[in-house]
Amino acid sequence: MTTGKPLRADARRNRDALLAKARELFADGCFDMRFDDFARLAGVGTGTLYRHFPTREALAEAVYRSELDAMCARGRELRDTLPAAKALAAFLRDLVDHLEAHQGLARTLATLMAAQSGPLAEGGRELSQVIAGLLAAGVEEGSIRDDVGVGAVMMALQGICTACGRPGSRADADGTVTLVLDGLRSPAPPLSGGG
Amino acid sequence: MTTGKPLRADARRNRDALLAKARELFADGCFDMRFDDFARLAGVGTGTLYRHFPTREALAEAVYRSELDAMCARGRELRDTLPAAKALAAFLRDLVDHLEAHQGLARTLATLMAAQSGPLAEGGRELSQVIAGLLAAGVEEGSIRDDVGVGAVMMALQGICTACGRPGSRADADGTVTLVLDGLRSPAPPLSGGG
DNA sequence: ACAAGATATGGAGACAGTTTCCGTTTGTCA
DNA sequence: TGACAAACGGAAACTGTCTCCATATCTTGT
Repeated sequence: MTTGKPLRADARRNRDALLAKARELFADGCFDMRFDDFARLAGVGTGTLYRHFPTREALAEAVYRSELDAMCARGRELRDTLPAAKALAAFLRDLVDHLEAHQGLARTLATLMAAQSGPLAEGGRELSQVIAGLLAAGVEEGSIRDDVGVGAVMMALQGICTACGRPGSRADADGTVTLVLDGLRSPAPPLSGGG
Repeated sequence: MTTGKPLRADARRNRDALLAKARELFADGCFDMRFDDFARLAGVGTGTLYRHFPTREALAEAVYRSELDAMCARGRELRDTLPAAKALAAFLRDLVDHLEAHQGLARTLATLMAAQSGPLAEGGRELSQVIAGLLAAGVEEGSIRDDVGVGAVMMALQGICTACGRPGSRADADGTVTLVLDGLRSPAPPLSGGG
């Protein structure tokens, strides 16, 4: 999907121009601009914009694709080089750092995780798998409980991504990660017993 | 705000008709219908709809207002009748039950929590205060850590609300609540130490 | 270098949904 | 019952999205 298409020279040029302008705007905090206007700003026609990126989510995904990939790679690296519990903690802390520094990434991730199917969901799934790997390593190591799945962690993560950027969100996000990490430790605690 | 307006008879009738139809549609899972069409379905003009509910969020908020109030009342009751830790657990478990049973409530709550200011944010703040009360009781009781604020719990809750309705979301939501509750217990654990 | 064919462009305009506006209707009060 | 205020309704203006296709640009073979 990513490879296998020899894009024509002008097409590639336009695509790059769109991505470059999108990066610039996202960095400035402009996420909700008119799609038409964005095309004009990037110096291409609306048709061209739509051909390259059918939706604004597709655009955001493309902009943050490399960062997301790097994130996932880092997760796998951590899993292979640290004790599992440490690796998971480091990964989630780093993730929150990145999210707080890059609003656009947080938004994009929130969108990706919300997507249930379609090409968009792919990106979310990748992150989910990395976290699943970290959890599995922890379970094997004996440091992480095995009765709570990745989905639970992803839900908390989705909350973090959604709330990211609000005043005070940094402290709250750290708190949520702390709760998740500590919650993943205990094996059979009294508080959670519901009925 | 809620009181203090002697609404004219026909106005009240229309308002009620709008709310009734909205409840009916929400119950059927129709959340994203055209606002115009909705007015027609309720038997009023578009202008009337907009006068009563300027946005679809305002409508959703009005529809679920009573349920939200009941929820908050229940939270306060639990705080006053159970040991704090139990009260918090019961409250969150109940909340998830309700959210899973009523997609519309989950959506509305997600919206309310996302709203940073304006009349919409009011509803979110109310829930937040109830949870803060439960946490405070637990801290006083000594069963809940005091280094993590309400915001952290609200973030996780927002994730739950956002993801609600997806296949398998029930199990994941339960897992997230478990993580939060267990995470709130431990006082100074090794896993969360970041740097 | 050039022709032929394939590929991509751009922006006008159709479309869909939202929101306003104001002439008309309905309710209230004395 | 009349006078006034409040509310109605839906046509029309507006906003943003997306498609379509005549035109322009690239690529490849000779």
